[in-house]
Amino acid sequence: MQKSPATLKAIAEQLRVSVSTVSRALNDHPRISEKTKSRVKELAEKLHYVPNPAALLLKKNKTYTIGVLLPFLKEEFFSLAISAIEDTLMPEDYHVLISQSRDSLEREKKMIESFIASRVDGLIASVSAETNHYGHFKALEEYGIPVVFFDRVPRNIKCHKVRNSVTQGAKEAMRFLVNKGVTKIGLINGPGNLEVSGERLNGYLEAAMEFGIDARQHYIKSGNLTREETEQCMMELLALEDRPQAVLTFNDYVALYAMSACRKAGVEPNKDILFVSFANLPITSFLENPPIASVEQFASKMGAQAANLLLKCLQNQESELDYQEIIIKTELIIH
Amino acid sequence: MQKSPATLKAIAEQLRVSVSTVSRALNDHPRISEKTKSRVKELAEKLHYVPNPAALLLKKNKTYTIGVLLPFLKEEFFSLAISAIEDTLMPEDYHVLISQSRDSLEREKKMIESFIASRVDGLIASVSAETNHYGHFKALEEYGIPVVFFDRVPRNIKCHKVRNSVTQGAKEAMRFLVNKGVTKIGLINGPGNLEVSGERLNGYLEAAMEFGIDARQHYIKSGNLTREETEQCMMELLALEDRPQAVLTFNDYVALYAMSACRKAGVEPNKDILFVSFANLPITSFLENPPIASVEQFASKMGAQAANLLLKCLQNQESELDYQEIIIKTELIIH
DNA sequence: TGATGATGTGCAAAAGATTGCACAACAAGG
DNA sequence: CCTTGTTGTGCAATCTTTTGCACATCATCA
Repeated sequence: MQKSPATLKAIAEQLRVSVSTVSRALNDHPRISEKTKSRVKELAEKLHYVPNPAALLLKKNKTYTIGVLLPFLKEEFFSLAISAIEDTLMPEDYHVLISQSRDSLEREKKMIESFIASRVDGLIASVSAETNHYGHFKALEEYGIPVVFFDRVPRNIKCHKVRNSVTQGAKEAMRFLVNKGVTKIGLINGPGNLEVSGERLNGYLEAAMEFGIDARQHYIKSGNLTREETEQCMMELLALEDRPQAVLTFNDYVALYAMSACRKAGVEPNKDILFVSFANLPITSFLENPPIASVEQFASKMGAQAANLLLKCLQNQESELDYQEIIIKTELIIH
Repeated sequence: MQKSPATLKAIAEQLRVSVSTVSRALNDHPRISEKTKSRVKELAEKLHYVPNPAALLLKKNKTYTIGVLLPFLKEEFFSLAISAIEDTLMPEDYHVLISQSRDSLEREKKMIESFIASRVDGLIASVSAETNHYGHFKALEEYGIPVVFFDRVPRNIKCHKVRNSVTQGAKEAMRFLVNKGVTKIGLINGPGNLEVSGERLNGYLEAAMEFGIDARQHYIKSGNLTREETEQCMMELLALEDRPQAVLTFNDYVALYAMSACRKAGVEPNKDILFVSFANLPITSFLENPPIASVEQFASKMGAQAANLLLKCLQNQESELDYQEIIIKTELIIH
């Protein structure tokens, strides 16, 4: 009853030729006659022949599987990126294996072991909020598995990166607020080990310098991106005597958490205190009072670029050495 | 430079024993001496030996990979379910291959072909909004690949299902509204080919009957779950002379779309017109005026149950015949 | 001492696809 | 007629792991 998938052998027997002839026919080997080729291809089509991935892995050492490792699937930024990654890799006949680190370093390590066990051909990753060293990623490279980081890329490490012009974006956001006459601006940033946090901070500080507003130390908060810590940060900002008039947040989710903390404290977000965030996720369009502006990060574009870069790595292994860095320009979207 | 993963052969050579001895030692074969076993296991550990999945597939005809097919990753309901599926399957050493149908039947078919090509051991699926026949799923069963449907399960088809007591939930939602004194209640439902749409409608109609309110035909709308059609449905409801006082929506996203349509029309949602939705996703907690109630569907629990059912199918193939149906009780959450 | 049983290990085949090499058939040229 | 070249196909090894069978060693018992 239970059909098993067609094999070269099955085709060969039906056609009374050898397995090698079938293999060569399907691969358009020049030494196979046109007549044989068409007979083979026809039957293969009819039987829905698909090469057994096990055999391919054994012979070619390729699984045609790409791992994607990211913090949270439920964050729209990442699910948008994944869709773009899928759309880029699927036409090239790659499968996509997705795993969530849930911002835990331990899980991230486990997932990488699992990727090695399943012999992925390459990895696209956005590191967890806890990640402060990268030895587990190095292990992949030792096995010749190329890794492309996107968005949350490692600090001070030579690797393939696809990232945003975050510093630039932060500065623009600040300029926007300053132009509105706001001078007291808070920052709820992500953890310091992320390069993207450092860049936001740089943009914030550079802008403060350039626009002559003072970036007081107590305006700058940094959390681990969870709801709890973010609300805590926001509470601290609200408790200040010279409470900021606006807050720049690490991303839209942090903005949502912070805004809900405001409401709990009886402060109306985007009226009493303005928010500008990063990411510009569709989700914010459902809010009555969304952040007044957001630095668009083009999640889809980042995902697509990361996937394309990985494809390049897989095609010519020479280029594994000179690491590429692709920077996607952000854009301030005013709501 | 480029290490390749350790093989049985490599271990065997270093230990000057045969490959079969190594294999048996790692599998705790009784005929292998304890001394040999510990020598082998030690070295295997040291070399980070992991069996080559290709060889396992060839010998055992198993990939230890489970496919998950669902409409949209970006919908929190599904990403919550996926996390639960991962948490259930990973301890059993299964990998999870995720694909999105994006509510397109054509994509759904393609993804299933791809799952067959990669020889998944089983599939967990939630069908697309367009799906009105199930031949492509039947193909999986012909290859002996068990399928468990969750949430959006097929209509009138014998199969493994994990679903909610949706009819019950819809009735409770209606009771809640009627108790508030609301009698004119609209319904923005999903497409008719989904069983879950039929159940919502049944609940709506049964409640109308039971509570003696008239369920006028023009209060009942059914869309394809996209933003566009949903807004269209809402517009039609708003345009009615005897405009409904409340609307029951297929899920939270439909509620968000409908509510935004209201605002565009100058109608304040949950003040001028009340909303009750399905799913109760965390996302709604960020709204200032969320739907006044939501039928909690317990996405995580559904995912976990679906994964467990699939595991059972994989363990004893006898039970493939008697299809199971697991019903998760919904719960009305008042916001 | 030769038979029996227990214990530990190795050989070889099997799964599916690819590929270098060998071989057969045939035509053309000397 | 024999050589050379071309064309089409098959054989066999290879990748890694598992497993039935065979074999060797040693102890035990009649």
